[in-house]
Amino acid sequence: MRPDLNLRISPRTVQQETVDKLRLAILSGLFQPGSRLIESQLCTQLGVSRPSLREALRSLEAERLIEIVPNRGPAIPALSWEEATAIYEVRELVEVEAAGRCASRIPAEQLRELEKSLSAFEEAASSNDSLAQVMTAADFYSIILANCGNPILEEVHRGLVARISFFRGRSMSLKGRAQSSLAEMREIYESIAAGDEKAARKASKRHLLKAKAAAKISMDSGV
Amino acid sequence: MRPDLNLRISPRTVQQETVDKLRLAILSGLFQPGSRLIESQLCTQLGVSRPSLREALRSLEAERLIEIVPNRGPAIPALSWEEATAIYEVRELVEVEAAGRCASRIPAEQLRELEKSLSAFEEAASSNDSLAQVMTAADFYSIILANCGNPILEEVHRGLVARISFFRGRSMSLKGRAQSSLAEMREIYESIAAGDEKAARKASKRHLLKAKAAAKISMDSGV
DNA sequence: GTCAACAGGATTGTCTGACATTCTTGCAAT
DNA sequence: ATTGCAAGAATGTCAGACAATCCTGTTGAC
Repeated sequence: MRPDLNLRISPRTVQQETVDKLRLAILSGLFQPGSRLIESQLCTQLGVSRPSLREALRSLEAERLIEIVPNRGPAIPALSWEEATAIYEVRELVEVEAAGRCASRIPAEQLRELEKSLSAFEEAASSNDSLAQVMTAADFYSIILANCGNPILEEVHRGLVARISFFRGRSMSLKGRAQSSLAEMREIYESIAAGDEKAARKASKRHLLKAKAAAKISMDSGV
Repeated sequence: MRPDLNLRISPRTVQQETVDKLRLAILSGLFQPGSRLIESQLCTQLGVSRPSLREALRSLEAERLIEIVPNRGPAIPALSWEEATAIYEVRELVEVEAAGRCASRIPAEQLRELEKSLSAFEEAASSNDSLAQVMTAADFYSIILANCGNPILEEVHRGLVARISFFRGRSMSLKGRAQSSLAEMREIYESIAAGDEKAARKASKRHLLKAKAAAKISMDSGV
């Protein structure tokens, strides 16, 4: 009897791919906030039928990446600064906790991954590619959240970050923001590497406060 | 120019009602964990077509109230104790924060509502109606979360609590649990009424730890 | 008797097409 | 310029269909 390797590769359905494509499109800022999404257009663009598309839209609605108003259809929500602030606050709560937990339990091999992702961000930070900056920074957090020992914390964090992804690109392109971000992230990394839970929390908190401030500035100046 | 009264009463669609009915059915424990949901059955029971039902299911899937495995369809997830623990931990993080914030900002009128809901729980606690106990206790938390000044915190909390609703009924029916729960909740109330943020956090934390312990006991003994 | 292959039924994934309801927009009339 | 209306566009919902996949009970082989 061969060991029951639970390798049942769950077949990717059209549904999942549709959701993924749409999510990616939204997160990468393809649609303007407030703009409406037309079902028939999306159907032809994505090559799926309307029922399938609507299933995908419901998933994204539950993730709060789109809003569906009855009889008006799906649209990209325009985040107010108040909502964004509320999200940043909860994100701080979650991320600080995760950083602290991570400091006392990350395995050595994952720590190396964290260092790598920090290097990747360093490289991106010295360029002007703000998309690369956002992506590599997201990698950095992901590793921390993945090693905090609590998958729910990770899940909640992912949901929150997705909803403010719109700001992140803008704030990262503020002059000097990437460099100071790098310094803050390095602090977080050093604390985690040292296994210093308290320091990790502090560093994480500092970083979040600055990121929030940068987001506010970029919002006030832009649009 | 008259003030823009945003009174557009959004019409309730069949979709929303379907989701609500299903969610209620799940939360009230109508389905056994692990049991599968048959689309065609649900369609006839709810009186909706399959495309509509599937939209509703996607919403619930995103809320993690059901799982949809490709080619196997929707099912009620069977929560492992590890997952439940993870959820309780994040819930503690969120609820403690909310209680603390609430203590320093709840308006007098809402405080009275909180007191009322505490009385309601007191009455339920002295009965043997564990459903009423769970419901009134949920009211109590809801008021706290609604007055913590951060709607996102409230949203996250609701999502977490929904996922462990299965345990709550069971643990509340443990002998003596309702009464000690009452004492803990009264402590929380007193702290909030006194505007003592620190005490509110502590009381909330104590309550959560005990609730978690009760859930564990009921899980080990039950099933 | 136990285990493996198989056939049939059940269920899901997805599509097409349709129609009533509701929103939007442009035009006409005052 | 504002109001009212009508045509068009878009959504909400349904019915029905069919292939792909899963589950189950039966048959057959050892």
